[in-house]
Amino acid sequence: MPELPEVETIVRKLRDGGETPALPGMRIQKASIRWPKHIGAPSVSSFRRRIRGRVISDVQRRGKFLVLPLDKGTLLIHLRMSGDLYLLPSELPRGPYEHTIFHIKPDWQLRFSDSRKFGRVYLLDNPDQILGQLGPEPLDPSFTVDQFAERLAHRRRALKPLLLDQAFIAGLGNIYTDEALHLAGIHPEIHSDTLTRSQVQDLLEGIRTALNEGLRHNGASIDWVYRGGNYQNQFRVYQRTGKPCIKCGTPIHRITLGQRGTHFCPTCQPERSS
DNA sequence: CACGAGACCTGTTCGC
DNA sequence: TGCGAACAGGTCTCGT
Repeated sequence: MPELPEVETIVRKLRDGGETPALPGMRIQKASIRWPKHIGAPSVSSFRRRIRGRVISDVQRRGKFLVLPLDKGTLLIHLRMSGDLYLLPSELPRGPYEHTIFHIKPDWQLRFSDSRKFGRVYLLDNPDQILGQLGPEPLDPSFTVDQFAERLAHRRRALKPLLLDQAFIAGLGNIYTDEALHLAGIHPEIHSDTLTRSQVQDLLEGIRTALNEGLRHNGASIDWVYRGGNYQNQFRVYQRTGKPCIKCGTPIHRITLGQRGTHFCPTCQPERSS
């Protein structure tokens, strides 16, 4: 479930609280780790030792990473394909996929559920070591069309895989990339260095529209994994293979691009302009 | 540098 | 009904 809007939704819930207490200010007593590969760094034993007693000072997001600055060090959590992160009362039984659990204060637990076990947790003195490799935040107002055009022009790749590259731009995943390209009316195989200025502008607007729509609906919940958001009911192309394009009625196509299912409207997103 | 294939894992859905 | 194949929101590594 984790692209930018889903991660941001989780961040806001944990940071601000509501049904559960807000996370900032809470102290981690210890971590239970039943799937050691969840810990990307440092070693599991060192992680266990260093996480004890840390106070969470904030909950933030960078790209698809949850960023939890502590009184000493920073916790980074990446949900990858099937991860979810939530606060539950300690007395509730542990779910089958809650492989990593942070014991908080007296009776709360921050649980990292991850059926596919692709997720990763890092405890770092310098989080920039990882976050520094990420591209710009698409929703950051200081990221301009000019800058985007510049980055696109310096690459020579099909747009779809390029937009999925977190070092190129951070936070987009398979859903929002397909939705953004449809909003922009651009074919996913168009190469980044051939876009016109107006297409670059359309693309950035498409990206921002898709992400903001996702945020407004608290993210997308597909299949069995993530519950909460509603954006899946607004999809224009994603997982709508064969169904009519909501703009022109043409059946949506599905191809594989960069090993990812890619959905688009062959009419609204022509392979070559003119 | 770009690209494809294979890994990493588990669960659900599809096709015969 | 049963069983294997295909597919899934992500990313890394290796070979060409």
